[in-house]
Amino acid sequence: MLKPTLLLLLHHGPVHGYTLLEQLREFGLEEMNSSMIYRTLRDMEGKEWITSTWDKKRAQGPPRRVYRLAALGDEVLGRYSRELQKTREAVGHFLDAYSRHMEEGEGEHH
Amino acid sequence: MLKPTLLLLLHHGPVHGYTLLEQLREFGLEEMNSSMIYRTLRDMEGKEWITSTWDKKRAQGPPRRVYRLAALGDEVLGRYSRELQKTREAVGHFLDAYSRHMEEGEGEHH
DNA sequence: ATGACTATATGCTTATAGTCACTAGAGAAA
DNA sequence: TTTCTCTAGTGACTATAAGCATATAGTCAT
Repeated sequence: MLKPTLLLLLHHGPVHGYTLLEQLREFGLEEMNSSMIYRTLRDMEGKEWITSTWDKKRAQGPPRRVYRLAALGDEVLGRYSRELQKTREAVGHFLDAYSRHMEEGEGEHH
Repeated sequence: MLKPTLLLLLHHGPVHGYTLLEQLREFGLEEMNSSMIYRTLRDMEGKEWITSTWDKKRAQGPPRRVYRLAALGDEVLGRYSRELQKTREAVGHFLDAYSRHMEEGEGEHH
């Protein structure tokens, strides 16, 4: 979920890595630690899904990078969402089969 | 999805590996090739989620193993299903956020 | 100057999933 | 007899995700 979510957040507009880290938390990906985020961003930049520039404005802390979605990343985001729709169906299929089976009084295995 | 699905199929009763392979196809996991199934079964047996015995009855082909769900596997199946409920929610959350954002006339990224 | 907080990043390791190629046994069909 | 089909496996490899520790560097308040 990390890459798709980062791409979706970047679709809203350019942001800093640290901000993404916070937004991921709000989004529900709470266990994410910073090492993963920065590595993934570097990785996605290598694939030209996103671009980054240094933020001119001084703020508290070291120079910050601003990440932007690139055209390719926009496309990949679409692919991810279609892929995740299939995932949702597959998981739903499993879960339905599971509860259907369990409700048939088949709670005990053989 | 492979391990949870195998466990669910085994919850219906003991079966041969080859039968599982076919049932997986019906279940939607069509891309699975035999090497994965047998390796995974061996793996789950090592963890004592399942047990296996040789089928006495002769049939076409080499001796067949019959796999059975063990008590531990039954428990693990329950865990998987709870985990997959969370997965479904997470994916749903992403997909909702995605379509909500795209419908706001925000189709173009910045 | 020190410590707290913000911010970016690398190195090492493990787990998991999956691919591709290959071996091989045994009955059925040609 | 040869070949086909069903059935069970192994070995080597690749990709991806994730976890954990650690380094670095700037700004602000005390």
